[in-house]
Amino acid sequence: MARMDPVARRARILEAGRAVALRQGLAATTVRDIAAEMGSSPGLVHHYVDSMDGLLAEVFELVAREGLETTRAAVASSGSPCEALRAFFSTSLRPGHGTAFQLWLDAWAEAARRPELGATSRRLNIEWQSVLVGIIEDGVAAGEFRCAEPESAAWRLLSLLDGLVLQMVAHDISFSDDDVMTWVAGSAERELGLAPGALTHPDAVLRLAPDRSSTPSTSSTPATSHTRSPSEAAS
Amino acid sequence: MARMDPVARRARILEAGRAVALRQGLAATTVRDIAAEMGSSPGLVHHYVDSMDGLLAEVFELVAREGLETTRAAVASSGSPCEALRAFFSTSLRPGHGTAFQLWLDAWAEAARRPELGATSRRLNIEWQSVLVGIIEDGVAAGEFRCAEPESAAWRLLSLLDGLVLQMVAHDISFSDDDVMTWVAGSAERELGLAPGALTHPDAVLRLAPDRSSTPSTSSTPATSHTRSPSEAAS
DNA sequence: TGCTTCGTTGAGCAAGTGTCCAACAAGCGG
DNA sequence: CCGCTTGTTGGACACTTGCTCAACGAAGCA
Repeated sequence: MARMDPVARRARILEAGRAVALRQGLAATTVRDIAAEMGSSPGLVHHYVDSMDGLLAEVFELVAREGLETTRAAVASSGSPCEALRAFFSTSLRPGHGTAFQLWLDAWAEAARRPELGATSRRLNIEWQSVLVGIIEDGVAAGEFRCAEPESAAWRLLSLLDGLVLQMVAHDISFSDDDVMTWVAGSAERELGLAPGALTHPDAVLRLAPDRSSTPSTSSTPATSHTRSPSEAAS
Repeated sequence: MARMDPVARRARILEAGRAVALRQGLAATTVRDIAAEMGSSPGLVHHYVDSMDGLLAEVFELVAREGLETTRAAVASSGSPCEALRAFFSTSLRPGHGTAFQLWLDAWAEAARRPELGATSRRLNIEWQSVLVGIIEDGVAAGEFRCAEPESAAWRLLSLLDGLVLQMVAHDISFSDDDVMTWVAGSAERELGLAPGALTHPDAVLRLAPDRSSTPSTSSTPATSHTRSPSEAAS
């Protein structure tokens, strides 16, 4: 292979690792696979990387951070806390997330056996939760959400989301991305004192509603419903 | 090693596999480890087992079914749907569940690469959800729960539980078994139209409350609360 | 042109993996 | 006592893994 600038070569290795990991899973990624992916030799990979554990941790971080930044960007460009919440959930469920989610499954399982991967997984997981905490706190400050404990509420919503996606990816359970979106949004409405449908109502366009910030919806008087409305999603 | 009856030997192999898998995880379990665990040779294992995939699937089923039957028994001996729900959640969170939960993590991750293990994981997962569906339907029939879609409600509750336990086991996140119990019970109350505290109120002893069936609590008029009460759990 | 630097090679090592199988021996009917 | 069935052995095979390292050769400079 052609001689390369060290930093470019290192990036190339991670990129190749990304491709291999997305194709066959993090736990089944080998040094030789990565070398073959970029048409090079195993020795070269180890010239830039100390251990397989560290390499897998870096590859995982590359993929996971990509998703995290996508979500962060969508959240940041949202006009309201409700819109930010929707953006958080919908970017977490975008098509193609399934193959990336396999990396999370591998990271969770391997965390007990690969220290660096475990530490990276833990760190990114907390970053992800922090984004959600930020949205909730913004919403509470704006008077749109009611939540006594944003930290634990974020863990509950994130865990529900992870658990549902897990069912779709690991087993191929009979519900869809849309179902998951509806259910998580519904849980968020109850968790944050929103009116049912505030996050799922069809009149709110999923992503872009530039004139929405001027009409802070109905959040001021959420004292209407008591039990969960069955919602209109057919499972 | 001493000669053994084939069915006893087979059981012994699975028992040894169980011990190894609980110690070092399903994905790190090898034929030689299992043979060494029972003081025997690798060849013997393969004399009773077709492939490693099948062996891991059987070991996983052994452990998972053990937990499932514990939960089933606790649910069956409950006097009311509410008590059954509490039993379902508390048996899913009993001490030592953490090491068994690692097997679930491994099964979910390996499901994509080991067909038999994947099929077993899927099957047991659905059995677990069925138990929950049964509880909900019983509660609805008894007029204690209100739930339009028991199937999807069970998936939501189970996913929340899995997601939260996952955070505790894979990462060592800062909430406890008690927090998870409180949160999942609270979610179940909202999901099933119960009054806040119906599942977590301290006057209900966690497991055994034999005189509770005569007083069907307050579930007949659940039209009181609208937003989530902050609950008393300090995260 | 020669020399140094350094990214790159790929064979090779030691330690694994699942799997197979010829040999062994314990129990048992004769 | 023998011979047969059959559970058991453990070495061996083919393969994969992470990792090393002496050798190579392209680029840059004098």
